[in-house]
Amino acid sequence: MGIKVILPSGSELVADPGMRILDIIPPNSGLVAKVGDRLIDLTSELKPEFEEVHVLDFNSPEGRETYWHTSSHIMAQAVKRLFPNAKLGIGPATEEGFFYEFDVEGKSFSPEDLRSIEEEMSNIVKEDLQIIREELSREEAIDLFTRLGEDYKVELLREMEEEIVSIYRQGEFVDLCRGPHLPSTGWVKHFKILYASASYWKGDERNPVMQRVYGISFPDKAMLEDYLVRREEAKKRDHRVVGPQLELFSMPSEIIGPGLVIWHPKGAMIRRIIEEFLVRVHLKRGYQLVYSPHIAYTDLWKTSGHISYFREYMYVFEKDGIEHAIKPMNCPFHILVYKSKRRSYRELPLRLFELGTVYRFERSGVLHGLLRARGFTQDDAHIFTTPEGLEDEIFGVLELGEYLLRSFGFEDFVVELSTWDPSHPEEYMGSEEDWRRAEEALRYALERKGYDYKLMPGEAAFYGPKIDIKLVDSIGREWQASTIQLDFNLPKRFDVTYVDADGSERTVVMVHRALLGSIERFFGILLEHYAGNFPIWLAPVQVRILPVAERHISYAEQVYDKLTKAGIRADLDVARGTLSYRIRESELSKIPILLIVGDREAQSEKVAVRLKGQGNLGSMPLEEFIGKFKAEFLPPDLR
RNA sequence: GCCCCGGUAGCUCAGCUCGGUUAGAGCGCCGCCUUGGUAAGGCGGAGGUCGCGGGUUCGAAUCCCGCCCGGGGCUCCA
Repeated sequence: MGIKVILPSGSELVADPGMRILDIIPPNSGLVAKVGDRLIDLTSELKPEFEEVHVLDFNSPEGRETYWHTSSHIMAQAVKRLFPNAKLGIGPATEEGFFYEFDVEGKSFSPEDLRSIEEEMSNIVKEDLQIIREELSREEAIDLFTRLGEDYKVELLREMEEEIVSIYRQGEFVDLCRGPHLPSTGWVKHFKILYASASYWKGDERNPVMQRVYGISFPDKAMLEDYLVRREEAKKRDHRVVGPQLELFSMPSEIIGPGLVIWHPKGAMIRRIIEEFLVRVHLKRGYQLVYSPHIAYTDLWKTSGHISYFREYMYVFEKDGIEHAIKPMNCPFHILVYKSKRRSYRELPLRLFELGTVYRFERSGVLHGLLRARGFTQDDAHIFTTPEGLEDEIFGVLELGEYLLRSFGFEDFVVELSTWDPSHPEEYMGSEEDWRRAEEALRYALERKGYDYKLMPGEAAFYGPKIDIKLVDSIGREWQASTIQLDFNLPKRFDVTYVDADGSERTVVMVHRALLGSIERFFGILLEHYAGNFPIWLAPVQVRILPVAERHISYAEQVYDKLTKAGIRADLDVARGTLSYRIRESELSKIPILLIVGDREAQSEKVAVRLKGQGNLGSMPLEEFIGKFKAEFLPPDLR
């Protein structure tokens, strides 16, 4: 009775038990095999109980993981050869690549160290060492790793519950590892060590510091080069570099403090356009605009309960003997708007929107340009609804969120639904019934919207379940954008109620939602997404007029006036230096449209149009030009 | 916050290992010449508390200590 072996190509083989998978599949046709949910080495033998074996290659997540995992072992082996005293920590595959961490007794790896590690890895690959799996009892393994002086491995073993564990050997190197792995070290073809950094054993800052070395590997040289190019591309787009270069913003942290942003005129213009767009769209969707102060008595956040676990993130100070705090969030104020009078069910849902600037004293190590700042502005809204209205509200929020993100040019999203962990109800606010109904409402809304979503059990906040939406940018990176959170906590703490149709007083259901998240952060993402080439409706200068020579300035001024009257953001070049030079300068400042005017244009009331990235479109009458781009000059909701 | 690395002109960087004239370069900026037709015309000039404070030394950008700020991680998160 043969066992079916399915190759990545889809073709099938039939083989007898006892044979090694590696020996029956064509060379280079896969990296690892899967039986049911279990991954096994290609060097494993087919067992009679196997029904189907799927062979997976680098195109599958499991194939890549195996490839990278073996790469990390090769790196660890290289490090052990060069630094015999290094103690092994853990060395997994990551989403993109792999790392291995080592305790090297306070040493850190220099760039030269990394180069020699990379060279030694090449040697190990050339040696093409067989990678052999062995199983042994936990006690034997503890014995083995104690003898090897691998204290961290021993610690891991002591924490494990399994009585039988596996180790993998390649040459002189041995590692505690579940596997699976590639058949031999020669299978790893093209790799690169990327960087080294410090981390803590098990990520806990009370534990010893480990040196983590990160790397990447691919079966194909072109893939490695591609990856490195993409990495370079991401680096080139770094908003912390591009932003100041384009005079959008700066963060002079040594003068004003870390994590704070100064918006320069061009950045402020873009931000204003984004904010005005947001306000218009929210008003159209039944939100009402509110404002709230930046400071309030700290007691407000005692009532909300934030202070107890948020205090270290808050800026707190004393005036007149009373403790004040700068707001880290807007919700209490919106609740106070709600509570300013008794509310009837007829008024619900009530949707309050604010571009609320908040300050959070984030730990210095997490700050990262606009993407993680200490002062930032949320496109924040709180929706107060009846339980019955919840699903429709969530659906509406999802629709609005998608509309907004698409308007900014994002097409792909990753949706996550975070629910509670029903085995620990005591860790959550609200009854089991509350949670069940709420999670159901979120799920129905997601399904009605037609979203595929990832269920994240146990990822909910203590006060309610949530939906997170991540956007995917133009170079394939995911960014957390929208978050939609239910809150069972605040309505109780602030006693937020409404009078229902039957005259009874009921607790309101409250939804926090931020769709772009933080304007600063979103701006940073947009900047990297477009690499500074904002679409015309967002560009701070939409059109620059370039007179060929000084004698064309007066005609250029006429053009400028007409554009400005048409509501187009234009600027006028002063005609100093060569035209080529000025075109280059304008291109580098990412102005989407250049209008070049010389003798030919001035005589015929035309403009020569040059589009960023597309070059010269030739001359056309000014009116024709304005008509042609009419829609693109405007925000999506005004077209 | 913790670990490692770093901070020299507006920007990118050299000089620092091994202390020793007026600390350099390119880009940008300013001026003059050039009056230009689709990504860099020529010449000249200005511009620096070498992150801040202290120490060692006859002498510190350079060596030592503290602090501030940044980068990469850990953790966290909009």
